[in-house]
Amino acid sequence: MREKNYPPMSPEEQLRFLKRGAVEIIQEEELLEKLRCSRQSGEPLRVKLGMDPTAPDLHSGHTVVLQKLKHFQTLGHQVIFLIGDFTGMIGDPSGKSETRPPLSPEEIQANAKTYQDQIFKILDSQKTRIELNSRWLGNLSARDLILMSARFTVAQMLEREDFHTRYTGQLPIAIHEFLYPLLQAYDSVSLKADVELGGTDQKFNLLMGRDLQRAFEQPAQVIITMPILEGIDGVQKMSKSLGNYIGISEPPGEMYGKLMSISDDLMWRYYDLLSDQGMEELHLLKSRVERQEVNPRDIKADLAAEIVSRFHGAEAAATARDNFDRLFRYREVPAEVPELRLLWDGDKMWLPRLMTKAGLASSTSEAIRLIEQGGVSLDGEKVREANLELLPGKSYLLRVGKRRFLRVIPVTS
RNA sequence: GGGGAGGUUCCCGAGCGGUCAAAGGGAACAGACUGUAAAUCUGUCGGCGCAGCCUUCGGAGGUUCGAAUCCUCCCCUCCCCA
Repeated sequence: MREKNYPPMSPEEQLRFLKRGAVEIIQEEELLEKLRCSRQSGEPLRVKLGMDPTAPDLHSGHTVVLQKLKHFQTLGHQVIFLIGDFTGMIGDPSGKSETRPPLSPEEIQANAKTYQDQIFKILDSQKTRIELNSRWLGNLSARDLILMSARFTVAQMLEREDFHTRYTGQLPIAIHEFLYPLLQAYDSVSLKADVELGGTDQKFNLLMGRDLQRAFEQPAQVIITMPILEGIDGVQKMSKSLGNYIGISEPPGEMYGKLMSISDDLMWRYYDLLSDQGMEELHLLKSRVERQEVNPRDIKADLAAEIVSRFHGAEAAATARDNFDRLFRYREVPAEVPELRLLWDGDKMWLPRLMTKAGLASSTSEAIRLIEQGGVSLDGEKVREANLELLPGKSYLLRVGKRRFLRVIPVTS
């Protein structure tokens, strides 16, 4: 179910398959030519995707381009996932309005490790080649670096939008930031990449790879850019720092809920970029929603289920869906409520204190606020009075807001 | 090296001796509405058993009945000139 079986495709069919969702392919004819050569020689294409381990968690935004990599893998090509452990120490300035803070080698290592765990939820670990660019960049001498730098000019660097913006806006550009695209390009040289994937914000760096490969008398890689996914707010790009992301390793319930919270408009965008649904099916779905033949909520639920099952399996997705429906459609208590055994020695306990002890509020002030706003219920009944004293001896079902449930079981020492 | 601007509550950003736990916006949280946790509207948004009190405005001191606001020193960021 998770693994679709694609019949061997002709180069033309492969191209059509690979074009789905891509913003730009430079150059399309080159790609077709490479696919043909590959078919003829039986030699798979080397397809590179690089990511800097600058954050411990990957999110759905990253999966857009990972899915594309997966497509190549499905077609039998050699997929190389490059972890930029060396470049990560520089920090990619792409799309940034300021210099990134450098990460320590320890952080880089830890992040690189979690990346490997996460990408194999999408890619086939048996068929994926993992590379760390410190392997070749770490041995690069100052001489090598200077010779490489000599192939490009400051004016070329300033063509890039973010550099240009900063330069004209009198914002600082550190010298090392100019070196980043160069090193990324050198990765392509080292790997003799046939294709490199990246987000649209990577276009400049990807193009540098082509230039540098030519300088090293290699055939230039084809580059494929993928759209940058909007976060669940539907406005800004998905990123951890903006808090509008869906993490790959998030628990199924969270993932499902976040997907259900997106707007109907955004849903189609997500379908486009994250789902495996074919284009034809999507068009059909869209028109059915427009004609009000189906409830968009159900379409969204299908999307959520598809994504959740990709990372957690079909069963977890079904449970998540069930819980969501109970909670938000029928306003019921979820099937499984987390339990907390709480040491409760004295006799009476003030409700706000219980809430903070149970982790349902960060302070008694907050607990009181929640109660006064009508956001707390105890054993199914809304609490109206913050000055409520509870006795141990029985367990309590606490609900805070719409979705936080906890059964508190008093324990004596 | 010289000159200038600035560091405020999660973020942006006002305040520039008392009426400041600090405007406004964003985020977040709660409530209403609903087809879903969208949109919209309302409320909350430092802590404390809370009509009161305590701790916050880069750090340390000081002036004052009283300081985020004035003074001194220090730390940090940015800009301009060289």
